[in-house]
Amino acid sequence: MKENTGKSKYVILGMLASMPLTGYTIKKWLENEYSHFWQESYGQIYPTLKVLVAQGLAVCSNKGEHGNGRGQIVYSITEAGRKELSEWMREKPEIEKLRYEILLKISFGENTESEVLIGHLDDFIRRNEELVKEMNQCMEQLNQLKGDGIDCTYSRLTALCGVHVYSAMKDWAVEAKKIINEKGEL
Amino acid sequence: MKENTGKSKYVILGMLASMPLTGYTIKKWLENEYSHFWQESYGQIYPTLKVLVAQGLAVCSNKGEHGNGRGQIVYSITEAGRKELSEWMREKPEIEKLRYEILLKISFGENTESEVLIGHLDDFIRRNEELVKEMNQCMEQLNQLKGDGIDCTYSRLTALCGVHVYSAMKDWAVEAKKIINEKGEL
DNA sequence: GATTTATATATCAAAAAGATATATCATAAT
DNA sequence: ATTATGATATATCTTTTTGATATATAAATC
Repeated sequence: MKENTGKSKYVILGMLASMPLTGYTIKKWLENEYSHFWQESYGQIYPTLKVLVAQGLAVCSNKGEHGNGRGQIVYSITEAGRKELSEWMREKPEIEKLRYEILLKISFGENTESEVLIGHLDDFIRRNEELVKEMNQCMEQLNQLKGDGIDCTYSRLTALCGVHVYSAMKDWAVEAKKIINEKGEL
Repeated sequence: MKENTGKSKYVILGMLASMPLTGYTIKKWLENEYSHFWQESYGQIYPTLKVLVAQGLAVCSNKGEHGNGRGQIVYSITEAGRKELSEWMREKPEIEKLRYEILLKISFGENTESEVLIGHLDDFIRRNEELVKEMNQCMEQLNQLKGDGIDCTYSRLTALCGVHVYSAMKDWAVEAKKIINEKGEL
């Protein structure tokens, strides 16, 4: 069984901390709620769940007929798991490494026509505008829940981050278009 | 020899398009100028350079005594390489997948004390302020070059993106701190 | 009853990251 | 002069991560 020094372990522990989950629901939940700032694949989730159990950080309510198919295996966090999670929470987050293909293409701009770059920027603007809208809707929904007495401060904070970042990306792209057009006019 | 369907191929072609380079200088250049939005490791650069030569997209001025050590191998792009690069430039950039460990820790906020989160946010604010400063300095230097008649529009655009994004991240973190403190006061 | 969709576990190949081994050359310190 | 250090340079190996796919079942739709 591999060592798994990556972050998958803690992501899963963090999710299990709020409720028991199957590998499948972990994946779905990640896709819906975390995908803007984190992603995990089945190839990491299932092996990591086994490691978690082997290390005593989680237990599985193994509903008999496993193997393939629908032998639903529900995982729950243990006290040891909560302790491990809490220790990781204190560790300084690693510096993020981002990969923006659009910036790569912008920096290689000399190798194409400016119309191509403008086209990419237009797509990018549209996408980021949509994301800002999406994040704002998400904020509203969470604010309603807050009105009902349900605390979801931390989810609101991550959505708020989305609003900030996607707006900034959009603003940049609008400015970038202007600058490329000015360059072309010379 | 592996297929290498990833982006490394085009990143290297894009760099070779401006001047001939060794694997080492490609890595250094990436670290200095591209690291904010792209990164490649030696484990990708050296094999990819060989693939590029095998596919006729680059040629190497193989200075004899290779193997280990300092048998400097300089790679240059070919016409076929420029064509391949130009075709890739037209392709729609893939949607970026980001991994922000700080957002993960914020969303798992219930599993630690608010002081821990505030500490992470303070570090994050400091780092992003520095990055904004760095990006602005970079912009200034490039604007001077522009005054000297050297066009570096595309480098300025990527630096400008940094200014926008890092400012947005900093602003978010400041706001997030406030919200977490308010929550704590209840 | 048949077909499709969602649920669910599992694994494999490929891509990417990270670390490290090896060797050389330049330069700074002793 | 010699030695140590650091930058240059290629190369590779392991681990991580991704992406795709195989398998199977339950539920829903037609």
